[in-house]
Amino acid sequence: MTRKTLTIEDIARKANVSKSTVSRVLNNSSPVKESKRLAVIRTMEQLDYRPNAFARGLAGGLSMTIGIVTQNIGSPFYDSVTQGILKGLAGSDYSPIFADGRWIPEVERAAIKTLIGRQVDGIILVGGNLQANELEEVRKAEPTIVVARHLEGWGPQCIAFDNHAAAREAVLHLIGAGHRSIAHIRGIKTHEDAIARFEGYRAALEEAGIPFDPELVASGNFNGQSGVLAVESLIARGASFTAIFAANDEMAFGARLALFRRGIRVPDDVSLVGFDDQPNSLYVTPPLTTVRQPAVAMGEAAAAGMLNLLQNREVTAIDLPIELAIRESVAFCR
Amino acid sequence: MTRKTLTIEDIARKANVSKSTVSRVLNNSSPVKESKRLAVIRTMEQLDYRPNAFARGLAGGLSMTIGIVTQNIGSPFYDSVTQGILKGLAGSDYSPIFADGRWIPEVERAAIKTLIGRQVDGIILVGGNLQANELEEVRKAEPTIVVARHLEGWGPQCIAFDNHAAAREAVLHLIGAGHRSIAHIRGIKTHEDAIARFEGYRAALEEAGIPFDPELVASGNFNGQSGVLAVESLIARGASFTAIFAANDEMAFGARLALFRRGIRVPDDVSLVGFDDQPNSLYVTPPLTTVRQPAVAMGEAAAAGMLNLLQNREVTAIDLPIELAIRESVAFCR
DNA sequence: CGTGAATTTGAAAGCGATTTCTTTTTCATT
DNA sequence: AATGAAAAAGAAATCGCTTTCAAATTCACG
Repeated sequence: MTRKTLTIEDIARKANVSKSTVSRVLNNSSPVKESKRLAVIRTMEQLDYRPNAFARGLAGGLSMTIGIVTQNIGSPFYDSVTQGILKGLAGSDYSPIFADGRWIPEVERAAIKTLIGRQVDGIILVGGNLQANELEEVRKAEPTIVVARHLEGWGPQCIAFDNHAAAREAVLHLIGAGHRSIAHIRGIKTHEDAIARFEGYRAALEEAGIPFDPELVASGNFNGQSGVLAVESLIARGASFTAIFAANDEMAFGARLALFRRGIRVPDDVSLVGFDDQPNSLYVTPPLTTVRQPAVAMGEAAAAGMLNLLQNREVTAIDLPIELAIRESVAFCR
Repeated sequence: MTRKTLTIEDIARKANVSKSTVSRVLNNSSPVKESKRLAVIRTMEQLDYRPNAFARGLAGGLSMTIGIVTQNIGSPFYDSVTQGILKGLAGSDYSPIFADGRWIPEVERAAIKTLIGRQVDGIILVGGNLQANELEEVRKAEPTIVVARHLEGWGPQCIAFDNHAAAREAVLHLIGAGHRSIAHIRGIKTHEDAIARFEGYRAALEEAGIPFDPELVASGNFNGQSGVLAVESLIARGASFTAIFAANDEMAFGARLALFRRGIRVPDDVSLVGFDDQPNSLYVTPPLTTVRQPAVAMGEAAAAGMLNLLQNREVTAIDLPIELAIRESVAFCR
């Protein structure tokens, strides 16, 4: 460790001013005579000085850090949201710091505490399943934004997609194409998004006067393999359907593969609709009709909202329109 | 801001000991009588005390933070590597902090400086294109690990995949299936991985005594759309081929779509091989034969290596075997 | 019991900034 | 030129924790 740390004192000495003055030009906190300011700036550049963020944080109270609590690294949708946050923060002076909650309340709680210990100036929660009242505490202590999860009463501090309405829309699209036997591949049973999408599916059926048939619902867990299995089980139980609505794209891909294996054509024999519009859905064959969930934009909105919160600016609600990416995996029912 | 910060002093007072003692039980830095230790621990729990990480960092020198320099958030491969790092760090007491380089040397340099200013205890670079000598500087100043990029002389501090050999292997597989007219969809021209894969492709051809035909090489930029375009241009120029080796899976997906549009069957008419083995390649139709690049494992290895570095432990080299995920997108050449 | 060594504890000095409070300069104005 | 107000610069306190160093306990053994 030969790294002799360059401190504000070194700069001050070399520029013939006091620490205070250096600090002032560093933060633009109060006027400094132009000549000195220049001298300081030049010295800093010359010595390639980087102020110690810890010392600043300790003294000033601001860490210029934003904590991000993720839940399941590896899921395309949540990853995209996270990427959006990173993107949205990229221009600012804030650095993102991560802690993973793994969808386990215990772990999520610890993650939040770690971040608070690190003096983050704000916290962005990506999904998660901590109780609402618990989050209320966090929100009280720290500027907080929740994204990809619906929370009552959070207003613009919660950026969520209307899963129920979107699922309904998707199924209505299928119904509009003449389908009446529509199977559904559910997501994780306890996951609120999965529940909302399932309810949306039922709502659409009901609206169209199609009786709900539990035999047409297969359970999955949001990943590709479970989509394969779902279709297998649907077929095994002798269900007959002309369309499938999967609770996310990954399961739709799995379903598509299972159909392919059976020689069932998409969309000629069975139509398929997914949910998320992850980048790949444009390139599968046939390109997948799916609910466009603007994951990256949601993340960016969360970042922007946080930046606003931190400057006591108004946080404006963002509109997340429900939109179907209509492609080629849906055909009219013969 | 009513959040009255709880300090070590509060704990000390309440537990009837000195700050020093509290610090000692906090860090286990020197023995403390059991009765006091318990009293301190209880008080900390009772008050839900979180030590201020900044103060610790300032005083102790260690930030317990690891800086991660990413390059292009949004690319499945690099994202997987990043996820691996996050995973590998999850158990430890270190928190990951991010800065994005966007493949722009200027920005990457700034990202590294930001991280150093934040007193990170180590830096993990995911890809990147800063000059080797510049990185050497970083490595001198800070424990550094580079992943997903080959750097001469870095030994186990560099976790990279042999792109050349893997590409060669992939093309040899195609040749083994009887193909002699093998097209290649390149990645970004200046990207060293793209170059290595292209060279590997050429090497395989040469080995098999197949003359290299520049007409069979189409350029792409690693994303899906460019795969579509590449196939279009190949066809437009009247190239004839029975197989395609794409420099990554995304382009392979795009190529597969373009072929689908033209009614060209995979693998019956044209065989297809990708590179990366991203999760989705298992669920496209037909499942894609591709080079298995253990992205997540590479990230985990980087994290593990960093943790070792930080404890002055031996950093063991990790073996990244070249392996083909053989699936159904390749058929024997008729 | 007494004594020196070993073990625990506490007091105080930093760590590298920010910020308040003075002191010194600078500048109008009379 | 003299004077007071405004502006700029510096000194010193502070942020919350670690760590060195010295003081206080505890302990073992003669």
